[in-house]
Amino acid sequence: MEPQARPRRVTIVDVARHAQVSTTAVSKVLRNAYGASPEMRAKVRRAIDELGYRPNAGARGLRGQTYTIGVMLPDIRNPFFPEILDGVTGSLEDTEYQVLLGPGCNGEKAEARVTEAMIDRGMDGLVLIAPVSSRAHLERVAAAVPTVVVGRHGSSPVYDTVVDDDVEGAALVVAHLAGLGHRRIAHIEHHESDPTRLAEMPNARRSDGYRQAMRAHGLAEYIDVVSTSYTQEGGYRGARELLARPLRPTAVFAGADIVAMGVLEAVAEAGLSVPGDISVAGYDNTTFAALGPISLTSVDQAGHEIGRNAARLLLDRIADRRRPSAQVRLSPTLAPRRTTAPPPE
Amino acid sequence: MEPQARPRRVTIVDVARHAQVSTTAVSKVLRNAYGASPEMRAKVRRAIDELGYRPNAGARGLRGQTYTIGVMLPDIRNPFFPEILDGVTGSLEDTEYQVLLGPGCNGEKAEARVTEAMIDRGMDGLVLIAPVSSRAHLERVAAAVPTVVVGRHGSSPVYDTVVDDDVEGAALVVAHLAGLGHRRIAHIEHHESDPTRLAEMPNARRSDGYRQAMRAHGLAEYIDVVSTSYTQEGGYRGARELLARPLRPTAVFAGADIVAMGVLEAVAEAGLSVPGDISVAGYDNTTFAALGPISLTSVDQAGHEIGRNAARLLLDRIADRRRPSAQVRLSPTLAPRRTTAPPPE
DNA sequence: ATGCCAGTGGGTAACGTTCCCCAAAGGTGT
DNA sequence: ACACCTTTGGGGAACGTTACCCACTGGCAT
Repeated sequence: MEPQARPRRVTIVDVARHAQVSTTAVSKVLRNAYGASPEMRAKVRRAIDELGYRPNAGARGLRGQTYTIGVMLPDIRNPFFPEILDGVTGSLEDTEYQVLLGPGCNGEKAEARVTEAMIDRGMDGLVLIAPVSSRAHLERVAAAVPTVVVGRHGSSPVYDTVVDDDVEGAALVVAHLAGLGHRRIAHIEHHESDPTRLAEMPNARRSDGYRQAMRAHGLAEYIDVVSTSYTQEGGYRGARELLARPLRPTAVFAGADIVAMGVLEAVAEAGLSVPGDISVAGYDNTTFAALGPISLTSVDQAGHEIGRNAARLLLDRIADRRRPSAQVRLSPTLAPRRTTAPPPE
Repeated sequence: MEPQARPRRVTIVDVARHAQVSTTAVSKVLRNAYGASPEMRAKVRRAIDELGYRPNAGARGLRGQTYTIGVMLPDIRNPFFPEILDGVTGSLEDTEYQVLLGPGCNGEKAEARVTEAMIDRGMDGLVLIAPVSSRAHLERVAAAVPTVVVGRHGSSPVYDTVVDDDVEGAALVVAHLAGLGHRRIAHIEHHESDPTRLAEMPNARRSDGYRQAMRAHGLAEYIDVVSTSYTQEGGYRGARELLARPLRPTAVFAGADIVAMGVLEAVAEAGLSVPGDISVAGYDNTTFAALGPISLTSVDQAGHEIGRNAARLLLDRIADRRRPSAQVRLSPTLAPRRTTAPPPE
């Protein structure tokens, strides 16, 4: 096999000629469109198989659809997103649609680049997972192509949303820890200043949910929030600060699993044991939370279900662009593991 | 903002009219093609900005390129692949090319679906990361579109390859453990029966490398390989088997980090300590290997560098499809952490 | 003057598909 | 006999872009 100019690809015209019908007829068969007899369909399908024909998506897109769904996720490294993705692809694998992902993009600029690239490529629908872009940008995207926004609170008439109830998730953690007997339950949040994000981003909701739940459990006076970032390092810094308190917390609710990793590190460094001296809980139930040596108590968001819903909403909207927008809210569950236990004494 | 039919998108014709030039001229400017004066370029670019024009990739693909590079990776969950991906996107971000990923696909069938979808969408080049498909399939893909195969040994005249030297990586681990004083160093490999894969897949090479290195260190008699799979559960099963040996190993070289997780779990369950009773090393230096509570000794493959090379080779080949194929081999390094130490006594 | 060339700009036919029509054939009800 | 449907098939014009060509202009050497 030599690296040389390949033969021309089989086109719809070749199929038509081979089956002795018109290209229009082939097109109808391809799209399961009205106006082709069963015999015609059989004949065309045979020709397609014999020639190994595959339609050119770009050319299709010029007139109709590209049968491509774009998924944008902020960070492939975050082990929570693959769950959602599986839900999306799983729902789509028996359809003609193909899912393509944008490369991980952090920041508004990268998001804009990816969303624009997807629109330029004529994608039929977009799933945006936990986007940080401004509402205006999201609405601009949604105006150009059917869009479902996942993991972001707040609704818009032009796009559908699927979110997990972060307030409830935070409440689950607080209830679990309070139930074990903890009172001094601290929280490490992701610092947020932008007002839109403060209202719409999951991290802000978790923080709110923590406060609400603490009050509901009569623990208002023990509310203690450290504001860093959803990174391992943020967890480490946050934990150091908490451990330096005159009366240190007996439990730490980290806003994300990766934050909990940093907390575990800081706690070990301080010579304290988990959960003997201090309990730690995360959020997202990422793959590594379940790893034996870690075994982190976490909140499970049912990513698969989120993805399934996103796919369903997207197909609905592709079918009818002017139906009113929908919001789906799912409930998280708690995955208790070995990092939480009753407080010392 | 109402959910209604959007306005027609700005096309090259609109730009041409607005700039009072021909569409050909606009096209030349877009492609930086020969035959447009500086003034023409300036005028056209102004019109493009004023109208917010963006070229339609599908239409471009019909005649020329789509400026899209497809990356296929077997599993988004494996935290090693994002490194490679970053290398690819990093090299491409100052070009006009946009990277799109296939959804994680395990198995030949899923790989075939994704590669075909990418070809159907007129992608200009493909990066296939650790594909499991038959050589014949890879060559068929490469015949249709410029292709770089990453993380698979064995070369082909029709595609370029970038691999990390897995034999060397295994040798690094054995040397490290032997240097610490270990003799009974066992290995957990991924079971492989297909002859092509036995020759080309990295896991088989690691296994080979382990044996070679053991012999080179005069430890031939201690060679001990358990054949399971590159999963956490495979590591668990493999470790259970090793721990049941009359003379159990003092060190376990797991063929992948995720395998090492299973090993750690089994070791903890057996009431043994790491690295006190037994040392454990992984492979890939995935993100969680570095997590504080785990701190796993592992082999780092310089994924970023792999990705950069793949992108470079791909652009080269897009520029000249008939140049001879190239093979790039990179060397891994060891990342020693807290799971390895001298053996007991 | 003439021929030639480089530089500049545009006209036009693809590329592969779908969508909007229209035509022919056959059936049904008067 | 007629008008009127329904079913089946195809012709041809888009869709947005680029590749291939040709035409014009000036400058320069003959």
